[in-house]
Amino acid sequence: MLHYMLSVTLSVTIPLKMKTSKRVTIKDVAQVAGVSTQTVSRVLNKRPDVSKKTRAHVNQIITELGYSPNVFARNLSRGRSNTLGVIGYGLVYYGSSSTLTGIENKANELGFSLTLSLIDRVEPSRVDQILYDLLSRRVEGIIWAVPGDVHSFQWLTKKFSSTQTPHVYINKGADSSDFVAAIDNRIGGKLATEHLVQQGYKRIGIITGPRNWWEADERLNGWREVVEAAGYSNLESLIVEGDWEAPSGDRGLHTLLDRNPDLDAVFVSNDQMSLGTLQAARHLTLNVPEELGIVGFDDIPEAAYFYPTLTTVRQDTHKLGAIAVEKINELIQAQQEDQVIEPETIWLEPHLIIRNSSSRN
Amino acid sequence: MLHYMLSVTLSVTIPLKMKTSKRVTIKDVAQVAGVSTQTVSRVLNKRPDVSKKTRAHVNQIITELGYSPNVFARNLSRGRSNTLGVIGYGLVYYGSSSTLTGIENKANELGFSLTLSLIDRVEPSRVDQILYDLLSRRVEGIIWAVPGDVHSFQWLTKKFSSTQTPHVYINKGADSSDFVAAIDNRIGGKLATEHLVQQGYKRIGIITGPRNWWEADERLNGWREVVEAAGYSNLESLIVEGDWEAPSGDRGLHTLLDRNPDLDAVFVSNDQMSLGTLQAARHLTLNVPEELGIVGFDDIPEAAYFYPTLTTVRQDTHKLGAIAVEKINELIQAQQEDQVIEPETIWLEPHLIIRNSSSRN
DNA sequence: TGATATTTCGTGAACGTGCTCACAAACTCA
DNA sequence: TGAGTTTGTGAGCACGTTCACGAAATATCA
Repeated sequence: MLHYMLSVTLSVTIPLKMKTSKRVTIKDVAQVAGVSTQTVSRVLNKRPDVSKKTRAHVNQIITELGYSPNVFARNLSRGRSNTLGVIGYGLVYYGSSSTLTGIENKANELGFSLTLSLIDRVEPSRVDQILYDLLSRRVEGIIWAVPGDVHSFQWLTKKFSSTQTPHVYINKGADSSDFVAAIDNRIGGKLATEHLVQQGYKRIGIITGPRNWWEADERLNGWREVVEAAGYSNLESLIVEGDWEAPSGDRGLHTLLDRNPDLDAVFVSNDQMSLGTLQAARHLTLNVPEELGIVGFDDIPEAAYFYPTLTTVRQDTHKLGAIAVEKINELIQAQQEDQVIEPETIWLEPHLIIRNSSSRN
Repeated sequence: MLHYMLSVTLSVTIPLKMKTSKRVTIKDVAQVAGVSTQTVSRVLNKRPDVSKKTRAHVNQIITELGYSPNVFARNLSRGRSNTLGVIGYGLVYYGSSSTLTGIENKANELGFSLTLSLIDRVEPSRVDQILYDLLSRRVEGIIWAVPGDVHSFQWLTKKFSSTQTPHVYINKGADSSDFVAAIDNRIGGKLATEHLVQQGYKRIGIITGPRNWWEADERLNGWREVVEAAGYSNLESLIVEGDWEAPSGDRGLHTLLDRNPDLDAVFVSNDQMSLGTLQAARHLTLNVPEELGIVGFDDIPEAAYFYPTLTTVRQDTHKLGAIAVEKINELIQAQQEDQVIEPETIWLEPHLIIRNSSSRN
């Protein structure tokens, strides 16, 4: 079939030039089907003014020739790309990849394609390059899903606003001038810490994520609110910075105990680090939860199988991604109709999953 | 600056039509810079025949106007897309997402963009749709990174071969007619099981992944080789099928013990399930590793923090992705030069990471 | 200094592929 | 037969690239 098509193309266009013989174009289809390109176009775009018979015939020729319309030509003439740009942070963390999945699913549902760029840190030149690339691809919207440095956002905002492309941030602080979809990490930290207080733990430390991450900072704020209300003194001695990885949860517990011999609970800012903390507790022969209460954050699927099973804060990162895409879609629609939408921050509330690592009774 | 540009465009082209005023084209840049589009094009493509002075000037105008060339137009005229299509399986498993990261990194390094499509199962109509989409995007190569059903490959091969697009499979069985990059899962299973034998375990069971996954099947084959050589009888009673998730590792151990009261070790086909198996052992008050040896597969970062720490088989999935991209790149190059490369399967050998869950001494 | 060589830049046109528009022609069917 | 439906024609557009050619500017060297 393909062979047939090739010969047709050749005889009509450039009999001697082999190079261009490859691709099947709409003209080839039209010719073989014995109709005009206009009609083929109508069929491709599922427009009503084509009789069933010709439609079927054209469709058959299309599959026979293995034709697929060139998106470049299409986008060029249509003036839109149907593509969303996503700038994301690795796939190593459960939260990140789950958010990406949410984005992908929703984008797919709404008929958008995705261009994904991954970065491991917010470096201006790299971001510039990515942005340039995305704009070259005429993405209709951009989702910034890179967690991290709070301070970089200001700079970033400037970058973005020079673009007329709609954009949504995921998990950055509320901002009256931007669209943000975020998990309320402060509430999450509060839930975790309050739970520990309710369970009767008296001196609750925290192992944070990297302090320049917004998420980490907010979880810390949530913890701080609760322990301050509980009248804790010398708060700083109860705070240890981790790096999201298990080893830092291990080290973190040691540091905390050195500084606070009376420590009897820790809010660990993610589940991976909690795993490290659990191991440290075992090495120190500290019983969890009797002698040490632990609450994590994320609720990765494995958390229910830690030993002991881990009380943790569940966040719906999948939904977070979906919401960001929905918002982008709204923005694109609005832009086409020359409407203006007020910036807003959409908050998702996490909730507590209680398991064994924190229940004294 | 942008404002300035807009007025220029408007006055030159269509003073009344507001819609098209948006985009900056190469012509706008040329006009503002006072040079020809040809020169701008030369600057954009970093060609040598432009003086430093004009080059700098043009570049400045470009940034001032916030111009970025339309990739659609560019690809259309260049006849290539510089894009690779990746069909992948979710991001939930450590192996999958790590492979994807490897693909992204290498693609980026070689100057390719990525179009990523995720599927959760191999369903013909969905695959058709994705393939159609990828071909429409004129991807220059396709990487099939969906683990799973061995039987679907035959059908898939036919699909792919009707395309002239180079393609590489990740982790399917060797096949004399296709390009494959794969981890030698059989060797991995062998390593794990041999280790258990060496440690003196006498009756070693296996919890497999879904049996229709190639990886799962191969790991099973590796196990089988070893236990057959060791003269085991009634092999089937030692095999339990899991689903990669922790709960199935839990259930699996119970089933195995019911059928084999003398069971003293298990090769669990991934680390998540191992976690479940560890929990089951605790519930049964079976000491690991003294009474029950356990070896996992994957070496996820958390494995070193399980209790006890998990002996497991490490596979370099990141490298796997990189290799697939390199191969695709070769194929694309070859195709352009009308060369033919012989199909081959590239094997990566996993290796054993020994920790506490398996060492009796 | 003048002449030759080299570098730099412009012109105009055609191309790649599909879309849209305006209009006309050919059908259907009641 | 008139109204409606289906299809074709041709042109222009979206935007950057490439080609062939020539002109202008600059550099090099005797």
